[in-house]
Amino acid sequence: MTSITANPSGRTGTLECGHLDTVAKFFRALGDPTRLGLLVFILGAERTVAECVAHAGISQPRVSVHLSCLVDCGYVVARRDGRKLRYRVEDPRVADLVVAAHALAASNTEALAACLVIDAAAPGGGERS
Amino acid sequence: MTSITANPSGRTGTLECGHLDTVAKFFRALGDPTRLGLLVFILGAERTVAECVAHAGISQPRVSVHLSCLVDCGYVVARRDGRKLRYRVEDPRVADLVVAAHALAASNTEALAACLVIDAAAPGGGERS
DNA sequence: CAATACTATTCGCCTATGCGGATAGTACGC
DNA sequence: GCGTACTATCCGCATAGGCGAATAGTATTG
Repeated sequence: MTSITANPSGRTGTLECGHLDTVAKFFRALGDPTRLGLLVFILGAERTVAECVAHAGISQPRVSVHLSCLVDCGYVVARRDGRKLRYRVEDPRVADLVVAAHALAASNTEALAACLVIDAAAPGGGERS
Repeated sequence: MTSITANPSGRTGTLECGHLDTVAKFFRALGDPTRLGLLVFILGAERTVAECVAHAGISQPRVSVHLSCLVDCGYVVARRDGRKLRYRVEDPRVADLVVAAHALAASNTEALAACLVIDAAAPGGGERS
């Protein structure tokens, strides 16, 4: 029984083996700079896809895919407003998670940069010409 | 100025654009089921590489790489004990982060499973024959 | 219902990165 | 200093998944 006990919010958390894949997938969603950037952008305020496209600087289809991913993973929710879809973060724990990760990462920036197992550059390559 | 304000621990966190890559990389480290499993394993108690190998069920060289990654990212620290190296988690915030993510992921397991942008299966393929 | 404005899907391409297997260090015990 | 136990690095391979471009929906307005 793999279980860790920590009480950041007064509860005891238990990590079962079966959930490992799911949680890893969850983390993976934020492992892409573009998606993380979008999430933070949406954390700031409710945004339409068009606004996200302008912010992210990549093609609209790509942004659409990233937003779908964030929705599926439960980070954001979509709401139709006239012709537009507006995305926003509902669960306050999302902001907490991002802030917590940022704080941890900040206290270890140098070593992180040295980690070669994971490339700091945007994953997925692309950038054809 | 991309900044989010959340006070999980009474502090205000600010995410600057320049840190996006770093934080994404940080998340990415936990985006692999094997690494996440190892981290949780080490969260339970201080472990040697050999123990981790037995736990992870993959080759020792692979485990070694994963552990280096976790060290670089600041999740765990290594300590030499005779011939062995013992890895452990020092920063309590690591457990908090993992527990928080687990809680969030748990409340959205179904949708997560439906997310096709990120494959739930172990990333990196391998599994040659 | 037709036109239009937004958003989502499909496709081929390319890189990051996980895996095993072979090999190279490294630190202790003797 | 040599052998041994532990751990880390190098290699080629295979796949996840990011990207742009083209295309296909889907609501809303008239």
